[in-house]
Amino acid sequence: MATEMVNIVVVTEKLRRLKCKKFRDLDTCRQSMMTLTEEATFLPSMQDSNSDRMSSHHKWDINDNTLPVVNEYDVFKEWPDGNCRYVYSGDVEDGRRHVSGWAMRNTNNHNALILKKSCLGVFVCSHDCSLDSGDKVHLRPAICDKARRKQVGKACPNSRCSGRLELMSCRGHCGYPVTHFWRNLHGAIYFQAKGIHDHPQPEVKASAEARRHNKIIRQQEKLMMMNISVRKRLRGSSSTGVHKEIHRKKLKSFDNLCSCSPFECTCAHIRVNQYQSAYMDGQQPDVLRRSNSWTPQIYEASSSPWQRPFSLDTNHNQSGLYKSCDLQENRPYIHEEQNLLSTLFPSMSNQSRNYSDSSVHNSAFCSKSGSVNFLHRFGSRGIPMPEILYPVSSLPVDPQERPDFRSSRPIDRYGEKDPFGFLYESDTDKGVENSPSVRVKAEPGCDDSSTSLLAQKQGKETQYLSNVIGNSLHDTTTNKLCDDFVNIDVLDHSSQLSAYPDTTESDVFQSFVPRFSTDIPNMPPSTSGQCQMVTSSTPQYVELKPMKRNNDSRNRRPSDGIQTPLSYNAKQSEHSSQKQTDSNYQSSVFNECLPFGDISSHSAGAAQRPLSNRCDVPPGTTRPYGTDGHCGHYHSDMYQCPSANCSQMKQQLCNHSINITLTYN
DNA sequence: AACTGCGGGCCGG
DNA sequence: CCGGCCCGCAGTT
Repeated sequence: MATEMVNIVVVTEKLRRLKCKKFRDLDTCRQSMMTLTEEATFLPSMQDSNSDRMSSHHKWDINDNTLPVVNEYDVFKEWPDGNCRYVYSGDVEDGRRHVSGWAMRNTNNHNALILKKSCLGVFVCSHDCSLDSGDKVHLRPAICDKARRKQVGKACPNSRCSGRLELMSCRGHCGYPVTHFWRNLHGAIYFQAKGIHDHPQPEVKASAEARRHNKIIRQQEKLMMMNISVRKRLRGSSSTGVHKEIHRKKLKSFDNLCSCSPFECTCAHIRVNQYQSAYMDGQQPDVLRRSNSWTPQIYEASSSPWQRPFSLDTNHNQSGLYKSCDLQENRPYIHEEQNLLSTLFPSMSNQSRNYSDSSVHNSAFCSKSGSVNFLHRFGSRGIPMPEILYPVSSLPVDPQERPDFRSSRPIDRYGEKDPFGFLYESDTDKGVENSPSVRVKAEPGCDDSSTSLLAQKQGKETQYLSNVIGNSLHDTTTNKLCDDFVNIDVLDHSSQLSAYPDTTESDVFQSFVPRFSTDIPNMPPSTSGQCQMVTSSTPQYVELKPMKRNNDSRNRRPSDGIQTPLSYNAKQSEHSSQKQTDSNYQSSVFNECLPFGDISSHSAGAAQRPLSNRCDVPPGTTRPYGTDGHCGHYHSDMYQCPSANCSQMKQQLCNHSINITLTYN
């Protein structure tokens, strides 16, 4: 029997190898072979030896004529990855809606009984820039083809980056996009995924919607401000104008109730209501808890996201409130909010300032515009931008334990080790799903006393800031700063303020969550070999106008009619005769490898390096993110921890940007 | 406006 | 024949 099973596996692998010959991406082939091997483990007798690679205990195939009736339903997985199967209850709303964290588009499989969806990938910055928070740009592709086309080539949301959005297509299923299958049977919802996503997770859907919503809000506010200025000019300004403006903000904050439908609203007010119901049930809110440590949330480019007006939400709060605006002048205002929050979140009223409570991982703060926002600390580089409320879910991820996506793949095989040997813990074990949770450890020597000392040395603003943050994080029960995670940053950034006299509170808070380590060069190397194959810093640039349909459907990009060259070098040679003003050519030349490599390579001169010095990639490899030794990390500088008690060197990200003038045809 | 599901049609293997 | 993809349509959010 054992011999028979081995033969089956061998034959299966041979078949897969044969099938993968058509793919030049050896890594994909290797991965797909692995996938097939998994599929070959459907034999019950082989379950034990391979069950650790299966993210599902189900053994059926979605195409089977009959599917087994299950007694226990699975908890809904928003970020299914790998070859997995789940059976959801018909009552699961997300299941009924075929929700997925991945941007999945409908695909016709000519089977009305089975809904098939394929992954659209993720939008990334052509310059692979890092935001102030250290996050990478991972925008969610629009499902609608038309809307997605409009996204391509848009300016990078990072205001300091001149890059463009590029669609990083998914080729995680044997070179094809990862596919999801949904089937309703026996009153249950059967789900099957095929393939492993070979790209970062896009921002959550709610974030993309909220971004749209915020854009509208900002436009409306801009119009309103224009009206106000016109009126002022007509009536003349008065000495009490400032107070009036503050009062207007207050009223607006409370009166600005949206009329969105309950499940569609992306504005903060409604979200509070959604969280409220979840908290009142004593549960983690399930809806909209849609982010993870891999998913930085990017928003509209502006000078400072912390300074953007967004004041829909004020009727919620948490004891860790930081009010960077009018804090001392408007204490009663804060109390109003706190009282209101207590009303909305009675279950949270006893958690005052207790950030060590593992059930609450987010904090609230106030933007300068007067809005109060939750800070969902879901990850080292996953610091959300302030306009969006993130529900409580994930713990910060230890930067040392979370591999960079561009060095590996985000395989959510909870309970098993990833290629780096790090154990992913199933969130369902903790009653929290879809949130890799690894606690951030505090660095020794950075305590609150040193923080306050530094604060004294620095300006009033810094001291004020440190006090506010420190108080916010102070655990009254243990008389300690509850969250070392934040404590580190309070120290780091406040101590740096003296060196940057122009730094404002907003700037500090932009850096409120540490930028970590995925940028650290000495990241553990991949042991799987996959990353080495995917390396490539090859620019995956896109044409800015739809191209004609390629007869070779195997080489074309999915769905959007926009092609990515399988081989950069080949493409480049094609463009070698193009003028330097050709945007594609320039982008491809200047972007290549710049985000990676050592610091010196980030200088403007790096763009002038001979082509041969760039990160060459195997033909057919188009992934722009590398993991090899030369191109596998991001901009970073080392600096001495300013704490008197801390002798550690810290990683400081820096944006080495290159201004490139692009001319689009 | 965008999302979602459906289905016709084309293409290549 | 199958799978992947494009496209249009209609209903929904």
